[in-house]
Amino acid sequence: MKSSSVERQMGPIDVDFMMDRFVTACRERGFSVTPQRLALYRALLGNRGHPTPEMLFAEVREQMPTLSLATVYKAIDTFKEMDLIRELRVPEDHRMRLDADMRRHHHLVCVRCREVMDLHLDLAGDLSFPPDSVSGFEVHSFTVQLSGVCSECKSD
Amino acid sequence: MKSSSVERQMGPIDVDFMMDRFVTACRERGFSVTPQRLALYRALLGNRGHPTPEMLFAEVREQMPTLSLATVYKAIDTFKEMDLIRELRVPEDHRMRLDADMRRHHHLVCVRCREVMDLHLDLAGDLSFPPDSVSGFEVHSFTVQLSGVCSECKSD
DNA sequence: ATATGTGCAAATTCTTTGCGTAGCT
DNA sequence: AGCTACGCAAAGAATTTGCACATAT
Repeated sequence: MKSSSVERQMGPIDVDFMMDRFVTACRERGFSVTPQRLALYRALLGNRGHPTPEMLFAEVREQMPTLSLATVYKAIDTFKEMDLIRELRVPEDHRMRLDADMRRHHHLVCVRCREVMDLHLDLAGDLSFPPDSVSGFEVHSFTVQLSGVCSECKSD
Repeated sequence: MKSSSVERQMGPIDVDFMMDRFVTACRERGFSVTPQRLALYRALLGNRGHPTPEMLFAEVREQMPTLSLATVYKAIDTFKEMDLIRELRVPEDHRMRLDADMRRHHHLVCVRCREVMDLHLDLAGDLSFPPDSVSGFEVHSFTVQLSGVCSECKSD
């Protein structure tokens, strides 16, 4: 499996540390720590791509054959509510995509293969949006979505 | 109807001029100029929001009661192929949204009411992505998606 | 023991497709 | 006339929901 992450001065996520935080966060907010949720969240952390629910389901199901797709969708809702993951939508493909990397980063979307890659460059780090700059809109976060052709597709 | 466009030093689109260009573009590329397409494209130009296909359908259907939703989807495909509109997806709402403003601009998405507003500030004008800065990815275009709370929802 | 979560299957919602007829060029 | 587009209805894909049983706290 190819890596779909373009990294610059940004290390990988420490999975064990994050799993501990996950368990703590669940306990604090009254969510049960189930094997399904553990496996799903761990898979999301490990997967540096941006899997669809279906892909996540397929991956985790290998070690947990009784897992159901509905559980995946429900776990996703829980994770979003806990602010552990973000949902992603790109114009090129209407399926939900998941991103467990909560650090600010941007997305490269290949218009040919529709793959979504991370861009951890801090190019936009200095873009700030003072509340009044956008007529009363209170900006919580932002992402830059870049469209183009990835290196793999270019060489085809 | 409230305007959902945050304008800065950017005028509105000249609808008549754009309609002329539309007809020309259709002729040049061998697409028929039908009343449906004319009405749909005109509605998209006039609508400064970011309607879903369903909303566009409802709007145009008032003057054209025989219009069908399938025609709307097919026209959308045609318009995209002609590079006259862009499709938009935001994490807050999985429906397709349409944007007939092809000038570079950005999007404010209210996490409460899910409305998408235009931001015509050139904040990111100086963000340049030299081809090699993103390891072989060839950047065609980009948009900044801002999440937050709009002024209307803030006052509730 | 009780509340919460899981798995299954059915239901929704959004979008696409096939096909016969109508309209544009 | 010939090709393209339209409208209808049916199909398909993605996501959500309801409910009975199982599991976590």
